[in-house]
Amino acid sequence: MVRPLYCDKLGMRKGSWNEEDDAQMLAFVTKQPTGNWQVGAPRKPGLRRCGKSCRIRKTNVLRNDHVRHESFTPQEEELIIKLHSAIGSRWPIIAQQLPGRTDNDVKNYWNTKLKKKLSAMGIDPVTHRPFSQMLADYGNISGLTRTQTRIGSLNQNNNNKININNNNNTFFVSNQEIQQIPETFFPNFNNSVKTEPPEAIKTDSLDLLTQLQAITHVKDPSTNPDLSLTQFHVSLASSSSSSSSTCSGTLNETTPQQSFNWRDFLIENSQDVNGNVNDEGFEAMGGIEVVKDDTPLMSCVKESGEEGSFVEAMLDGENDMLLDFPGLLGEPVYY
DNA sequence: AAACTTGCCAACCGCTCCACT
DNA sequence: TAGTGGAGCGGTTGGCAAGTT
Repeated sequence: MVRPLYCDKLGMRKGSWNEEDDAQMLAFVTKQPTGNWQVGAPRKPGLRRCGKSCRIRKTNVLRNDHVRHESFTPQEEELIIKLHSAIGSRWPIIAQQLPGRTDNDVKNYWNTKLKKKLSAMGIDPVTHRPFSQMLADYGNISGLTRTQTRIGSLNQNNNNKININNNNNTFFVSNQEIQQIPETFFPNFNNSVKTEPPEAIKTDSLDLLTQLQAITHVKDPSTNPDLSLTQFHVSLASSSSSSSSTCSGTLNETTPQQSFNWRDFLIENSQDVNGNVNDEGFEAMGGIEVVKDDTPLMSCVKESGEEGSFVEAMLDGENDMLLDFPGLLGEPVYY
């Protein structure tokens, strides 16, 4: 079935609106009791805009409460990031929390500024997780198919280690950077973007109640301490001369587990099927340290040895992926 | 001063959902 | 119950203005 192009029927006009268009639209086009937009060439020849175009114009630009055209405030930025972290790109819901802003406003601001800002901070704007952890995730995913050979490879060839924590390395994620950049951008940020939303609201199919809970929490974390997004920091170990290759330290057992997904991640990914500690992921990261209120709760550093560059590690990772999926090496397939 | 780049934002496109028949 | 069409949404595009070279 071939769908008609957007407003491409009956000679409908497209493109920018002028004041005359707005005046005609507001004068002759209203939302009918049925909910439909009664507009179009047969009803108002002078205007020649389709109903959908009118609806978008009215909801995005001519809304009665759409009066704010000044820049987003740091508080608004923070709220958008937190809500996006909690409920994803549900712009209408996010915009409801920002009086005077439309979903299009928020979406545009996110796409043009906030995504770049988060990326510059070393945070993936889609998952709100540090790129460094995503690298570790990749290492774990890649290792699922042939963990033993991967570990062996890593142990035999130190160049395969991703060297993130070396102070001489230019890779953007360092202990200093990841701790300081959020405060540089958002003085009141309290590091929430370093953590994941609680499991209770981290789901692909959030119902309305859950979304409201997420919004309520994000706007006022004190109302629900059990759902805190901001209790922990996860920082990269800064020492490149550490000699331990096993995880050590003490986890605060009084902390609600629900509030700390990083810990779940670290624990889950440090054990093999038999429950034994497997520090491969941490080695790949170059070491991880979990800190709360400047108190180390858990640290994990890698063995000393020859350091490789981040680019080399990425290339080695690509080689690993090609070994896992040999089909990628073949000739292109045309259908 | 002209060409080029960048950022902003309104508008468009295509999809899913849902109400209605 | 299936078909139809409008509403709503997320992602993307394109035009314009400001800034830079």
